[in-house]
Order: sequence, then structure tokens, then C-alpha cells
Amino acid sequence: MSQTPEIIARRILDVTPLMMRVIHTEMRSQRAADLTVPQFRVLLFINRNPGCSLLAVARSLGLTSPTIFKIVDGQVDDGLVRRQDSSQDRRKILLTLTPRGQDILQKTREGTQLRLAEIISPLSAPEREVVFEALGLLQPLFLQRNEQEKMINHGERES
Amino acid sequence: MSQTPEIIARRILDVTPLMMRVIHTEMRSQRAADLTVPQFRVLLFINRNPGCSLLAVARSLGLTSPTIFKIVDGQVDDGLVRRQDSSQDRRKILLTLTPRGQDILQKTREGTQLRLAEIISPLSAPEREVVFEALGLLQPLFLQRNEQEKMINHGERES
DNA sequence: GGCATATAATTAGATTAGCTAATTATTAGA
DNA sequence: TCTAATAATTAGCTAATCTAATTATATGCC
Repeated sequence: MSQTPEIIARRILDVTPLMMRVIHTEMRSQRAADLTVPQFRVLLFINRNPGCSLLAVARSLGLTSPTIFKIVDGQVDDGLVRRQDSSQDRRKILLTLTPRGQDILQKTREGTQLRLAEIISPLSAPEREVVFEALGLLQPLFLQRNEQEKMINHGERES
Repeated sequence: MSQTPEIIARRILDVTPLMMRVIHTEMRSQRAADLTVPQFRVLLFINRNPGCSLLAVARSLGLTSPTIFKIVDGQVDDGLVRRQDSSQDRRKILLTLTPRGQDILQKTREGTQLRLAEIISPLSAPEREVVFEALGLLQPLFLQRNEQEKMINHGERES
């Protein structure tokens, strides 16, 4: 018998905050790096998009520029991110990771991934298959949803 | 071919913050109720376990008692939760929802669940089955992990 | 029965993340 | 050129989270 979308939604609502909480905790316990989840996500984005603007980060994470500003500001102080003025458009800044930022990003990613891997290790191979497939199904749906919301908030601009 | 726990972990790390972000946004957009995610989860638990203690809420959500205390305190002020002394154990308090709390919980749950249901509506019935099963597999693992962490924290304070 | 210890709620104080609104500098356009 | 829009920033607020400490009560051991 098939589960309705409502039942699935209910379960998403139960489980997602729980997972998020654990991810938070695991990430903090990475002694070397000690990044929070938003900090980690900012580093990830800058790593994938070197030379991006602050606003680009904000849009991609679905947050506002003051929020990203604060996070990036702390990361510049910590020597993880470099902020340069743009010569093309002097209103903009260009964000890149410092070597230290790259290093810490990689360590945190590896560490947190390892802890999560431990947590899910009781799953059998077929069960892992199910989880993998499920997350693969959910990801594009939620990505798309985020995009839609940004459109609504910012009007219809292209990045 | 089987996915390794590391691959699954990576995917959890990609998808969970994304889902969380959408849940947050959807929940805030419920104009009638305007609950945050943690507030919502607290109400949910008290609704399922009327007369529970503060610590029971904290444990079940994987948070500390001061955190829950603050949330509940606000909800008592807002007339959503009732706090009574326990006659059996006078250290404890008994938490129940007020009618207003029940009402707001139901409205928010319906609203947010409906939005989530919309988001996942592109999934086919078998795909929904996969998602449902996957979340059912993950939930106990992450719940258990939360419990373990509390143990560890307690233990380290003594040593 | 009385003291040591454990447990439950709370308080205090700090940090991080998030928001909106306002400000400043710069670019673009009518 | 003067006005609009855009990018970064600042200011000031709220919420959620933590650890550490405090208070009240219960439990268990001698």
C-alpha cells in the first residue's frame, strides 16, 4: 500500500531536524576545524566558486547579505577567506579561500563525513541503497524549491 | 552495486541543510502561527506525550534542558503550553498543551506538511515508498546518536 | 534517620545565525 | 548629469544553542 505525500511530509518533518542536529554536533566536535554548518557551507561555495561576490554566496545559500557578511567577516579574521576589491566593479568584493581555509574545509568535510558514515554503518547494503536513492530523489526537489523562493523574494533577477 | 557509507554520508551532508532551510522558510510563512522549527517540535512532542517533563522533551529532541526551558518558557508566556507541578515528584513539572497550543500546532502542522507534500508531489508512488522507508531507517540511528552524545558529555564532566 | 549523591528545573552568560532597515559607495541609465 | 539600482556594510533586534552554576527534591547507603 502506498504512502501519501502527506505521510512522507510528516516523516520529513520528524527526521530532518534530528539529522541536522547531529550534523551540527559532529561538525563542532571536529577539534581541528570547529566550523558551524553555515560556516562550512560558505567555505564549500567559495571553494567551488573562487572569486565570487558576497551576494552570490547569499543567493546560493538562500540567505541575506548581512548574514553572509557576518559569517565571511569572521572567516576573514580567522584567516580562512580572502576578500579583495574587484577592479571591474568597485562595489563588489571577490572571495577566495586561503590555503588554510582550503585545508580546514577538507579536514572538516572528511571528518564529518566519517562520523556520519559511522552513524549509518548499522544499515545493510540494500538499506544503504534505499537511503541513497531516497536522498537522490529529494535533493533536486528541495533545490528547486529554494530557487523558487529566492525568485519570489528578490523579484525576477538572474544571477 | 552497493553505495559505501561514506557516499551516503556525503549525500546526507548535501541534502539535509537544504531540506532544513526549506522547512524553516515554509514554517515561517505560516502567517497564522509563526512558530520556529524547534518551537514546533516541542509542541509536537508535548502533544504526543501530555504530562511529560521538561527533561523528557530535551532528551527526545536531542537538546539540553536550558534550551528546552527557554523555548517552553516562551510558549507558556504565549499561552501555548501549561506547566504544572508534579505531585509525585516535586522536582518535576508536567507539560501539556493548552487548547490554543493544540490549535496552533495543528494549523502549523497542516500548513507545513501541505507545503512539503507539494514539494515532493512530483515523486511517483514507488519513489515515495523509497523515501518513506529511507527516513524510517535513518530516524532511529540519529535518535540513538543523540542519546550517545549526551552520555559522553555527562561522562567527561566527571573525569 | 541522616547525610551524600543524583536528578529536575532553572538562571546566568556567551556565541552564532538569522532577520529588517538604514547607510555608503559605486555603477548604469534616462 | 542626475536619478535608479546594486553591493557591501553597519546597527539593532530575536531565537536557538551551549556550558556552568544554583536550587529544590528524591534516593540510597550506613
